[in-house]
Amino acid sequence: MTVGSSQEVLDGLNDRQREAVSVLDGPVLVVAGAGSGKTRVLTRRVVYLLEQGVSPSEILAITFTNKAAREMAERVHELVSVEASQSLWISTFHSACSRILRVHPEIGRLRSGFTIYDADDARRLLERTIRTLELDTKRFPARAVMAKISSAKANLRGPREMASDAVGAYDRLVATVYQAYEDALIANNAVDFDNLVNLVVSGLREHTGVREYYQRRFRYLLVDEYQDTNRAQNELISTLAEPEKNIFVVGDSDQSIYGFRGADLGNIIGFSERLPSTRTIALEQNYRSTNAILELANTLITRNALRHEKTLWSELGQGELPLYFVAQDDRQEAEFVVSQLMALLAEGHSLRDVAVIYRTNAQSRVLEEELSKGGIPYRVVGGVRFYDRREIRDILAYLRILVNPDDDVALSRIINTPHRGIGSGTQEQLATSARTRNVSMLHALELFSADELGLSSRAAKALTHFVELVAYLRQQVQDGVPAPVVVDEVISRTEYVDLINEEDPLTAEGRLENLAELRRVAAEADSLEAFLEQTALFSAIDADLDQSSMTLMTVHMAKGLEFPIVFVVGLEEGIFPHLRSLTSADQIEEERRLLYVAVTRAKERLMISSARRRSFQGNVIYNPESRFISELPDGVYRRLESLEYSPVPTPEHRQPRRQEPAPYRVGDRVFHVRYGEGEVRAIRERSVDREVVVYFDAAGERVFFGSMAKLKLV
DNA sequence: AGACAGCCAATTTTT
DNA sequence: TTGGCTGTCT
Repeated sequence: MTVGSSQEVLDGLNDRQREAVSVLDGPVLVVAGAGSGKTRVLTRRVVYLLEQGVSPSEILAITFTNKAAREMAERVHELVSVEASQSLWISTFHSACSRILRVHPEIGRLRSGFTIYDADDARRLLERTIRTLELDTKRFPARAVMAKISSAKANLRGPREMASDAVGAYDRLVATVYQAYEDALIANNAVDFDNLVNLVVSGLREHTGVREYYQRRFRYLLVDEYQDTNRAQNELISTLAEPEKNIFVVGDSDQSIYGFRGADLGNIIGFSERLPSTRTIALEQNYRSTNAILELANTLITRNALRHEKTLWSELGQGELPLYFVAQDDRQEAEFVVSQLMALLAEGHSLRDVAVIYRTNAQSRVLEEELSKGGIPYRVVGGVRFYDRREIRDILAYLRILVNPDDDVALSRIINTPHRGIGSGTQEQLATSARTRNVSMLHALELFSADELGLSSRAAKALTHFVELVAYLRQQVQDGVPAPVVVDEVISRTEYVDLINEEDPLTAEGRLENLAELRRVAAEADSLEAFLEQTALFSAIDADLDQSSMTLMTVHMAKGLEFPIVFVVGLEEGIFPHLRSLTSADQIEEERRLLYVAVTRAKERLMISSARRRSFQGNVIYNPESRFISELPDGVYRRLESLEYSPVPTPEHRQPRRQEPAPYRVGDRVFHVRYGEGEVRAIRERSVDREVVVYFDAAGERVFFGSMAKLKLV
């Protein structure tokens, strides 16, 4: 094996990290504070195990995100031979389970070629199930019912358990829906994300041979972000680790922010009690933030009862005291961000050093408006994801039906896309007939005549064309035509390009580019099946972080990232903590952890803010300051009362901007790179800067900050 | 089949 | 304020 000496593997690690890397056997819990180098520990440990003679095929390292898996794999690959890295399993829970189910689909009552449904597919299937049971979709909204089902699944409770737990008629009905939904998944030869894990858990329980095989195979388990595991996931790794208990988990109770999705803090908190021989190692040295930031974080989180006690410290100096600004309203809060930003830019910071973090997506709007005014480039993380785009989902649905003809969800998506005269009535009739015959919709069309299915002759004609199209495409796949070519075939045979062009010429170009991108991804896959697997499990395409723009995102999206400068906005009761979390102590603790995660993203400068008044769901609301602020002692932050007292900009920075006369007047014609030509409608002097209102010929009215707007007189 | 008004609900979302 | 869905009209 081409690995360095043990010496090298432990190089540059602190004592605790070194200990964590080199404990060989038995259960290990690494309590890894924010920024304490846990990824490093995890990768080094994999290498260390290999050096100690553990075979690469005996190691299973599990993460939650593809990104984390990829990072870990890349770092391991740098240190070990190609052969070794190829037989290592470094993957997400879902990929690992999918891999197991592809080999043993029968343990999950599946057949080969099964489809993985993402949240949207699953919701569609559930909604159809609810309608089939003739329940009112108002009283049983798919979203809410799915939340209940998903939470049951996270806790390994099946429909029967849900029914026996049910207190009222409503919950009993939900249990009925749950059962019907599970049946529908099997009928569609499909799994949702939850079932990827749960079917492996139940499959291993029921099939001793398969269980023992994987238990023997995976002698060393490593789990990242252990605090985010739910019961099902925990059961999976416990089962696999059962014989030898070489289970190494890394996590931080204070960063558990997915409780609402079923993550069970009890997994990490109770780990050493369940496995009494556990060696617990706490990583408290932080390599990211200054101590001023860590002190705020530390004091904040000590209020939580449910946690592993620890105190972060760093060698990065005291640093500047976090700043807290109380704005009059959400707009002024956004102005605060912009004005601080300008000062920071003047100090020589780059926009990519800066992130604005908020609790809910809706909060980005005002920020975006103010940033646009100032002509400040930004990107919002977590918008519509690549594989969520309609054109992408449509083409993928065509591909899915070729691999899994039982996939009614995919079929329903494309049967009338593009329009081919198969309306909702026809689809309804087809679905019903197929159901009574216990076959999928596509099979129904292939096996029975239009008469038998109760379809009109006009509908039958349109359907025949559709079935022929699918048959043609399927023949292509059987002939071994490569995935990107199949993609081309789908696009050309369906005249999808025309559909895009007709629908909205303005967005057509971008959507066509998306299809081209899809084709490129397909070209990299080994097979059509592999391509579909990848699209199902790897939903996001990495955003380009090196762009020179600042970042806006929710706390959840920010987890695992770091920025020199961080703004956390909206520190008000009802926003952060969120209104919906005010009811229970557990939820408040989770909100507090959210803020903890947010502030520990900051390396050098932390700015937090609240607004006395803000618009919220179309109304103006007045919220008291967040309890998380009130809980903090005065010493850990500096309170800023008004924008005028902005501490960072020196008078030289501020004065010229305010005194300089505006280079244009109301009525002048101006040019902007993005919006073209327009007329200046108003110039308003404001506290921080002046606002310039321009009415663009093409883009309508826009408001800019005078000092930042790149407007040229024409 | 498609367009449009009216109604309702509204965290967070690694896979 | 926004978006999604439903029902009605053309």
